[in-house]
Amino acid sequence: MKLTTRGRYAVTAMLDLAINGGKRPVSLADISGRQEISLSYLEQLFAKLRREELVTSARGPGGGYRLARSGAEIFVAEIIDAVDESVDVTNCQGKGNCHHGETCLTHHLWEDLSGQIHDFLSQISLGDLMEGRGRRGSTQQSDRVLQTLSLS
Amino acid sequence: MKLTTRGRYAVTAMLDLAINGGKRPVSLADISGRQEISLSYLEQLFAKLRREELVTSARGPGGGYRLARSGAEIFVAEIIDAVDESVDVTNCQGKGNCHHGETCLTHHLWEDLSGQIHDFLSQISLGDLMEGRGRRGSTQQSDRVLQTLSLS
DNA sequence: CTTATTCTTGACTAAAATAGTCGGGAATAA
DNA sequence: TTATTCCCGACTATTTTAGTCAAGAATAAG
Repeated sequence: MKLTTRGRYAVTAMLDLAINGGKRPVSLADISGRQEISLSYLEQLFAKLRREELVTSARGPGGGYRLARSGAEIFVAEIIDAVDESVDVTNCQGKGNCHHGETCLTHHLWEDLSGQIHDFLSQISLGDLMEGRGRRGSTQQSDRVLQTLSLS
Repeated sequence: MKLTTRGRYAVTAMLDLAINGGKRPVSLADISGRQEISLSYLEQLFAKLRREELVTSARGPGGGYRLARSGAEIFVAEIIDAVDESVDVTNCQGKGNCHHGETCLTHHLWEDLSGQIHDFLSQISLGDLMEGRGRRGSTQQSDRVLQTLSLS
């Protein structure tokens, strides 16, 4: 899991789509104007978002992009995964040719952490962000416990 | 909050230090050999880690670096913050000269999310990673609730 | 049918960040 | 005294990011 400005642009653009996309699709030109991201760069990002079926497109006048699902069903991790193809972290790629025990250990630990960040971002939907709570399935009970854990 | 390979290197190196650092300090040459990170690059990273008082140094033969505190008291977010100076996300930097309402809104939402990721990584210590659990203060009760929330 | 609009694609480029190199220096344990 | 190690700054190669440009296909609207 990486978290770069590219991923931020993608999440921002998808948020714009979630906010401004009602009945009619939203054109990239609109998003470009509002979010101050170059049109061509958005085109590159949305090509990937479309390939991963996070958005649907419509050509022609009045065309543009729509979320493929409701904002409540699109999670931040999906967006970042779509535009930021993950890199190989380990040197040995599980091929077992890594003879440095410590190296394998720390890489494994990093992968654990990376997985946890990914899980975390898989909990947060565009809908959650728009509603001002960052986590899905938030309830009074869970909020209380999470607060106890200083997690909220 | 950004999460790049630089941050990964830093966390990896700190983990190496936590694992291999006992009574004696650990030299960067050792870390470089084990983790396959160039020595000079490590020097740059550790200069920042030292400035943020996450490690202490000792010169001369047998010298090297130590964790400034116990692994249980050093959190992943601190390490990443130390080496990855955060960039300004907003266009208006709170100067109020951003007249695009939607722009401000999405930026604000991104900052919220970014803050949550930061909080999350502030919960995870080097010690936690070494002990195989990624979160501090894990208890039976909290585990049960977190599981209910699919957070574990 | 024509036209303006919008997505679609690929090649190219400029700028920035990343990762690494190099060389000299200072502290210090052996 | 010497080898080891941190310390520091300048420099450079590589990669990634972000953006440009140009041609083309689909399509709604007039």
